[in-house]
Amino acid sequence: MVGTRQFDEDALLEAALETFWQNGFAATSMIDVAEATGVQRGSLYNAYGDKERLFLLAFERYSIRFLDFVRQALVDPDPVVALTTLFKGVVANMTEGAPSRGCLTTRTAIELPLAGKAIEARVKRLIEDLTALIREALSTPAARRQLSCDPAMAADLVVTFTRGLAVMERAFHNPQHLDKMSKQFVRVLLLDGKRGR
Amino acid sequence: MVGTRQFDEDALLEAALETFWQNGFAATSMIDVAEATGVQRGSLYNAYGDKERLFLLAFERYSIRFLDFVRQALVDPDPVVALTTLFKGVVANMTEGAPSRGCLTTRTAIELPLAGKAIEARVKRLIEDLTALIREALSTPAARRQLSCDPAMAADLVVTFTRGLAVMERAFHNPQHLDKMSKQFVRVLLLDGKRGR
DNA sequence: GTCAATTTTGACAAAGCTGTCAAGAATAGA
DNA sequence: TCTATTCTTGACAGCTTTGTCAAAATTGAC
Repeated sequence: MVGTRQFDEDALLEAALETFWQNGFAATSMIDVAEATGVQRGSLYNAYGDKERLFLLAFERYSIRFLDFVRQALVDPDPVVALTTLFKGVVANMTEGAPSRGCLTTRTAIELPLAGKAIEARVKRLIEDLTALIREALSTPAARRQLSCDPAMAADLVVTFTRGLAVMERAFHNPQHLDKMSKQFVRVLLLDGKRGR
Repeated sequence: MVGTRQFDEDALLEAALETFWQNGFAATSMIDVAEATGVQRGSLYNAYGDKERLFLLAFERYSIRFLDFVRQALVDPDPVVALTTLFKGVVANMTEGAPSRGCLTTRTAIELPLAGKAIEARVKRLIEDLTALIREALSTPAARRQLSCDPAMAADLVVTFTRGLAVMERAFHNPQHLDKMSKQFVRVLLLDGKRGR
């Protein structure tokens, strides 16, 4: 290899992800990314071709990291504990930063028709993967016993509700309220022995 | 009054609303609005000053219409019927059009930090008004008896879940699935006599 | 019919964006 | 040390956008 890349690709994608996360795909310009990373715009185009390709690479890191967290959160065999941990993490994920950065999945999903086919496919896949993980975690006998519906539907409800939380975060910036709603949602979804008596 | 306005303001705001609804605030240009309405860009600036003011007027119509529908949907004293009607309407609202236009509230909420203070305040108010209507409807004795939590929290959950539906609509364009999830959500939120035995 | 206020029109300036490109700089390998 | 390849740099073209403005057109009121 002659003419070695001058920048640290790992750091670049990290900074790019942060920028896209803060502003969304459409509202982030290559100038923004260049400033955030310290890498010239021309170099970015040389290395990645266009904004979409760069976004997809950043989103890839985000996806892997997010799903890793979800897997970890769902290890507890008690579905109430598992879902509570999951929601706590999801809320933390979207309320971190100042100003809070929100949820990149949700933001990108909303931008979807205009963001292009490749990004659409990637976002869909992330949501599907997320749903699959939750469905799996809710498919244990212990979980089935407490669930008020079948695991697949329950997983869909959880995913949909987390997307709703992301929207409410944008409007009201109130992590406590998001946590409170999450707790209640889990309680409603899982009849945890306190109901049905 | 001398020099009368040449265009029908009612029709203009209607077309502007449709355009903003289809593309969102940021992605809609004044050129788009001009083309959709047949009114020259200069006239729009003369009449409304800037894009934000025009958007707020269009959003105002949208808000009034949406809340009117919600009020109507919630008249039924049976909370299950009321919420089912509400969800059916909300899903229809976001899946209409080709391509489907999605939910303007949700889209605008996601764009929020960048859309400006005035729009932020307006969107917040709409969500609060929506929440208040649902809370009221769920505060009847009949509803309280079936609810698995207090009416205020239940209303928050409903609103948040509808926002989640809007996000899922963008990603998967599947009205049937949205309806199915809505039904299950209502069933879970309201122990309708079939649970707890 | 005339006038004065208002709207319409089309051009304009200023800014921001994406993507391209040629010239210069850097470097691994011979 | 030399060279071929790759990366970097800064300028550029082309496009889109917002908002402004002066001149022309319109029209209600007198």
